[in-house]
Amino acid sequence: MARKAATLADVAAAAGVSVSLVSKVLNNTGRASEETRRRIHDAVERLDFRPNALAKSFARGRSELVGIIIEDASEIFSSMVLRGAERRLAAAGLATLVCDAAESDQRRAQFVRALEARHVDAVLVIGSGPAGLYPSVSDRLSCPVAYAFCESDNPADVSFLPDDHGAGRIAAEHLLSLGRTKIAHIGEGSERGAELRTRGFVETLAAAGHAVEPIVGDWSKAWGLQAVNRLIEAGTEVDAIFCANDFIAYGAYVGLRAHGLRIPEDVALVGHDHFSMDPPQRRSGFLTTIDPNLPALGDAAARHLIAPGTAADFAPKLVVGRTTAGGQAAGDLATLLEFIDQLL
Amino acid sequence: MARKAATLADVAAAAGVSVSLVSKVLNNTGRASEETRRRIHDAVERLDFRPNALAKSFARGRSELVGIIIEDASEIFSSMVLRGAERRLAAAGLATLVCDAAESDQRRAQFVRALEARHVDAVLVIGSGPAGLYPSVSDRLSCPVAYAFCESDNPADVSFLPDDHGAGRIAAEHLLSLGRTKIAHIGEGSERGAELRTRGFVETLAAAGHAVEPIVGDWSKAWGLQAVNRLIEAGTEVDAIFCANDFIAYGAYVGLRAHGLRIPEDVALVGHDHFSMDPPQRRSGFLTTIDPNLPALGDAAARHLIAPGTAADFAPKLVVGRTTAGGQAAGDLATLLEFIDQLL
DNA sequence: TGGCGATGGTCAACCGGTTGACCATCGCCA
DNA sequence: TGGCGATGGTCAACCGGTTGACCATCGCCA
Repeated sequence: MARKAATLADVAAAAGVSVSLVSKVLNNTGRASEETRRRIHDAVERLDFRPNALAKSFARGRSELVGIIIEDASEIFSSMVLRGAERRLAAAGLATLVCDAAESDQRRAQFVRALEARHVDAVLVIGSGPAGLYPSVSDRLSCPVAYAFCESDNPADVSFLPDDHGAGRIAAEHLLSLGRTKIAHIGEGSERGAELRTRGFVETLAAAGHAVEPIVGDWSKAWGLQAVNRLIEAGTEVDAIFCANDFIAYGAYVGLRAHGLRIPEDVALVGHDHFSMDPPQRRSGFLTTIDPNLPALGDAAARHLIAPGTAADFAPKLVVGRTTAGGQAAGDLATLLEFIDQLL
Repeated sequence: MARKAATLADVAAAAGVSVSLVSKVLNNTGRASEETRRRIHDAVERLDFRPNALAKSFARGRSELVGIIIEDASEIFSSMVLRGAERRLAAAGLATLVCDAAESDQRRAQFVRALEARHVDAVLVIGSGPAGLYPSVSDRLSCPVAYAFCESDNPADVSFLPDDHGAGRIAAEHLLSLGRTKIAHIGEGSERGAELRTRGFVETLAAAGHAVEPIVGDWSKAWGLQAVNRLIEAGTEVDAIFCANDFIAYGAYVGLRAHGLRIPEDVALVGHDHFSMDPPQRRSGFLTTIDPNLPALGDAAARHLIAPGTAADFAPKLVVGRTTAGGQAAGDLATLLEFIDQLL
């Protein structure tokens, strides 16, 4: 059954030609008559020949392998970037050697050596977001390297970061398009991504003549709730809130409801991340949010490695849900059920 | 700077010996005098020789590569299994070729062909849990294959599934050890894993003389809340509850608190999964839960591929939190803050 | 003094492709 | 009739290691 796999030599013998001709025909280099091509393809078919990728890589001096160093593959954002990159690379016939560095310097260094030894064609580093700079590994590798979802500490490297500033702008534009004027922002105070979202939001509103006084805390629902309480207790009038992430937005939702405010009638609410732990069937359309488009980011980074200079779009996308879509009141039964589950 | 990498031939020339001797010395096969070994190692050092893994694999006919087919790498449970497997394989010097099949038959088939072409030494399939059988890919591969976090539909294959029955047993034993006697179970009604947890729980309690009438719903917090309401409205007396997962347990917590019950004084609460979306620093010790030990499962599957027959333990682990640990009342400030954030 | 095992090494084939140099044949045109 | 380009193919080196067969030398023992 599992006989030894056919080699180029077997095919050549069966087709009555030289090994080199078979190689050339199968790779579409060199010349051959139609008749000969047919015989070769027949033999390939008959012997179920599949080229030995190991030998092929070796002969070519190219592994057709791309290394991916990811700092935390179980982290949802990184894994989205990874997924986008993998898909693009697979489409280009490149397999990926993935290493979860788990934020261990030792594992990372070890893996870099392994990648260099295997002569990978390129390396993609997927970091843990825009907080801090990623220690460049480019000079320890002799192939092209790109950084996605992080910024290399070597300015000569090419880094792909989500457009957090643009995300803030998009949120602002959406709320403005709804005619809201008393707009608040609940931000996060420690991460660069949050800071950029805040700036994009504030600057866009400022350009439209609206002043916003951001308040910042952490990423938690508790902070969202607390922030809303603080706003209301301070007597701030609000008809729209943009939160730095969805968790904060959920907390804000609770706070607003607790004060008897209707959403979106009284206050429109926008989050960021477009991510929920709940199963997909429950995800649909509750919260208006900004999707950072991370698979597209991974795709863009992969494309840069495959074909540098290719234009790639990975702008954040607005996802409109019932917390801003006026038509669907957030009081219907479906929304209520989702509400309960999101909030618990 | 980036001169051509040194080859075995360069080292041999520098050390004044034959290429084959260098190969043998570096691989610790064959004999050589101490003096010669030293000269060779000196040359390796001086030339910064690192063997070309591509050529090495080719010469040996072994790729030192393991393929991993994962159905959804962004899914938290699968990714835990992946992480455990990767770590073990890396420790054995094997790199991993990971493909996120994304539940597409086409992608999976394509990847299987790629793995076969690259002559991987082994393949690990990581499924999406015990629901349903995984369509075996073993007969399309000429290397050992193992299935983790899923069961192959071919009984001849080796599959590694979490011990859900054991998880239920451990939960029961824990509650019994606390002296609880009026024990309830809030289960899930559609997945095999949940069914096994329920059976393990019920059977263990039955053996101890306690009857339990499980009630089943879905995986949501809303169901946990609803289930508690149903129990209390039915007048069922309860001093302990085991929930099929942590989400249900959080919902149950809310329900119990809403009825004025203290946890763990009045009711001890146990979940399952040991997972929280919240940042790690917030995870600690709130909810008592069963950890399915998925990295160990991945580790065990990887070990089976590397060295079949090795004993491996991946039993679920009890993680005691403040919802059953009597000493620490669940009313202190830290718990309260966590409570708010977990529940929102 | 001859034989033998241990020591320390070399030689050459092999893994399975790829690629550039080269060659024979043929038809066509000058 | 000679020269030339196009056509269709072969030959041999190469990629960079691994591995078994073989060989020379040396010390020791009978």
